[in-house]
Amino acid sequence: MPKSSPSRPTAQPARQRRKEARPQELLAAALEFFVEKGFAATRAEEVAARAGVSKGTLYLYYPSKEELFKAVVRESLAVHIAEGHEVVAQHRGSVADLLRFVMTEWWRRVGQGAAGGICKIMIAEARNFPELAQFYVDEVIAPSHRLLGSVLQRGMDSGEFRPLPLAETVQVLIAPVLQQTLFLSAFGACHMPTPWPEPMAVLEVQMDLMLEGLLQRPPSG
Amino acid sequence: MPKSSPSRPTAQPARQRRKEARPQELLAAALEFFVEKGFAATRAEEVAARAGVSKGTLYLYYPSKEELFKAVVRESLAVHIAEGHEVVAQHRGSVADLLRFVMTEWWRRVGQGAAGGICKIMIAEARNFPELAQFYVDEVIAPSHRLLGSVLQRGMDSGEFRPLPLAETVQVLIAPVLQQTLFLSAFGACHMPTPWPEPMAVLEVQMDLMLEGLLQRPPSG
Amino acid sequence: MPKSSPSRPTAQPARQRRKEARPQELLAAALEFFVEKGFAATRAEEVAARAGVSKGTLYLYYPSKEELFKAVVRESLAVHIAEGHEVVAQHRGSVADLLRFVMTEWWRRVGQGAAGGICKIMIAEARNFPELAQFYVDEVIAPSHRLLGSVLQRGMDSGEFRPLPLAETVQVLIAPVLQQTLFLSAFGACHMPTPWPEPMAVLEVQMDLMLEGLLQRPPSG
Amino acid sequence: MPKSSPSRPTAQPARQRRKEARPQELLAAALEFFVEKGFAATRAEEVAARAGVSKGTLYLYYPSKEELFKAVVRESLAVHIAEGHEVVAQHRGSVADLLRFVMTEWWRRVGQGAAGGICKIMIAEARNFPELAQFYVDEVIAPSHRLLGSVLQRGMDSGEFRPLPLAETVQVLIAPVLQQTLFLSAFGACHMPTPWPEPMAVLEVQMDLMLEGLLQRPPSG
DNA sequence: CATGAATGAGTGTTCATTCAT
DNA sequence: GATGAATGAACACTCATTCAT
Repeated sequence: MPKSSPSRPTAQPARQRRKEARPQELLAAALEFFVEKGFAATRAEEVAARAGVSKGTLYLYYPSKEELFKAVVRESLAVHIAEGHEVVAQHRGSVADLLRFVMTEWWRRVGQGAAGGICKIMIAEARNFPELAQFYVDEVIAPSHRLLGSVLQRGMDSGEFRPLPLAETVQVLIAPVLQQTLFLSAFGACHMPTPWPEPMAVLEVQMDLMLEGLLQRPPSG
Repeated sequence: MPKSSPSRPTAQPARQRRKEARPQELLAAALEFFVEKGFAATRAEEVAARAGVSKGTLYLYYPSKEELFKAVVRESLAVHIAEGHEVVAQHRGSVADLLRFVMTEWWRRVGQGAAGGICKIMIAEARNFPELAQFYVDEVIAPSHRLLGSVLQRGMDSGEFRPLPLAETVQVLIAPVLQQTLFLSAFGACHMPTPWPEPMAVLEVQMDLMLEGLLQRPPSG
Repeated sequence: MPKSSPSRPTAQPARQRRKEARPQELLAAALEFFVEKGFAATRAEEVAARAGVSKGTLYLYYPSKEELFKAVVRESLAVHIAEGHEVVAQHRGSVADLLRFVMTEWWRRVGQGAAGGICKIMIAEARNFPELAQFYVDEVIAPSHRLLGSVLQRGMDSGEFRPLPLAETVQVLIAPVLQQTLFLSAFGACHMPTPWPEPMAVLEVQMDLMLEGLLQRPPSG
Repeated sequence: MPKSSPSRPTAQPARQRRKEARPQELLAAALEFFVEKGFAATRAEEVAARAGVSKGTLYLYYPSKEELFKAVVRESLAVHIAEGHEVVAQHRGSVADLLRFVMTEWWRRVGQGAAGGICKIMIAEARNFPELAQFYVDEVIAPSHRLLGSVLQRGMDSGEFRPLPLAETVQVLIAPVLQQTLFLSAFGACHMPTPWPEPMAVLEVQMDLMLEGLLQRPPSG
């Protein structure tokens, strides 16, 4: 084989390496396009092209565009939620701090990046792909709610938080950070009369509001 | 000819009556389909069919699918926001009550109905239809933010609310009710391990939380 | 009828006058559009609109777009050819002058105006509307050839022109003026590296060329 | 499976062979339809069908109907004009002979065949497709005029032709052969009271006429 | 394994023509 | 007569998926 195999820093032949890396490359390419253009508007060919393979090869790894999307959902969100559970289990100290940490961490890892766009996609396509929607509910939404619910519960148990209905409060807590994710992904490029506020500033106001409330409080002395 | 002759010499000329009702019928049909299937996936022909007319007739009233969508947005959302400004202007009494009223009213009129689905659509399709996105920002998002911003400002001016950054707080306030709208429209039909909380209950918790805060407060006596 | 009838300079009521003028107005409007956009691309509605009537009214006078076109062809070209025959019959003097006159007159009346565009249309649509094509051959092409043929014949009979095959020479004579008509109508708006020559200048060159070749030359000894 | 299996293990891989031949087949089919029905009235699907492929395949090779048309123009006309320039450059001998040759050759290769129909199409559709019209002016009309202009200039420079305005004379020269092309393509199938003259006879008369007019006459004393 | 040529169903939009009023 | 609301067939172009090589 005189044809010099391109860049082979390990013992493994390059072609072999590529073959094993294919699913990851395809997933990464798919994530980008799905977030940018949505599920229906993403063309199989451009995903393949960005991953450096041909259209046919994509179908060798994922039998349909829908299955490809499911794989992306699995890869981009479940991991972070699982890690969240570990963090919560190991935390010592104020629950308010834990809540702050969990939420800013979610924003850092998911919300502000490409993975955040997946949330947008799912909301959009849920009704057209009910099976996908159920999968997303089971693998992403329910675990997230369990995670935040456990934090809240701990705060109420310790007396740090006042008693509140769990499920409803979780919704209220999740909403702002999710909204930032959604709006950034959807309208980030649009001109606003009043400029969009910084997502991190919104998060801080939210934590402030949530913890302290909106009302002016009489000096408690 | 036993087939009931379509000519109907009654008081109301049928053709005329239809002509005046057409825009409303088309808008109603379009709203249903847009919410159910999204903008891109909705076919002009099925909208026309549900309104009981042919494809060509739809284009007699709206020059393109985009214009049809804009008309739906105006009819379903912009109207309510305009009314909201009037309500706010005329309100006398506690700003906390006004805030409560504005938000529950929005949920009653928009969030829980089909119109709420429009928000979902826009988030989903914004990046694929930038002109539509800008229209939505100008006609819905910006006015909504102005509306809530004016309420907040009034509360802070009167000393009823503590001082907070306006734009960011508006985001935090809007998020939960919007999230209920989005999730209902997207995942309403999905099974959840823990049942979805009632949206109205979530709204109440939100108002409670927002106004009072999460933290247990030392008895101020 | 107290409604003041608009501008009634004669005894005839205005509505009556309009009714009688309708065909002419429709024909004039149709000519403009057919020349500008061709037969297929001309919309029945815009013809009606320019004539100041509704779409339905057009079909009251002409049962189809094709019949409308035939009427336009009749009105715009046949008249001038018939007049040409009269002019030729009454002419006294040199045949070269007659030829010059016939051709410049055709350019003045037909070639440079809207009617000239009809020639373009016919050439374009002939194969799609064979019946129209035959009509045009019978009513326009054949009479034109007879007209020029008679002029040539007279010139050859009188010894002013040298003998040449009639039909072929007629083709050669007609071609340049027709080409000017066609090109003006088709490419008049296009940019040319070398500017289009003035049609009248081309006609003069043609007559110069043709006559220098056509004239019997006296033995110059 | 008695149905002869489509796999054909012969020497030439069928798929490959087709792929290379496709553009030519599509161009040939397109030329036929464009000439027969015009640009606007030709349907992409029927072109594909005549070339033995599906609609989608056509768009694999040409991104739009306009581009397909441009390709046909290039293939059918531009090539011959380019060759004409070479012929002119290499010619030795009388310019009258060269003129004769150029014009009869154009008739042989273009005018009498399907390619001639393209001229008809362009005249017809120019105003509805301005970009196409400009392309045609740049690629066909202007080069043709340059070609004939250079021949004329050479004749005038050498004293073989008498001095005449270049651009105008070119128009006069082109017109008859172009008219034959146009009429053949448009009315070829129509019955004429006096039969259409033979195009080649017309060409000969034209050359006779033109040259008797063009040639500098030796003082006949 | 990998390719990419080929497919054909699918959709927004236009417009000649009809007909109830 | 005149209107204009309604129709529905028509067409360019796209893209997920297949399969011969």
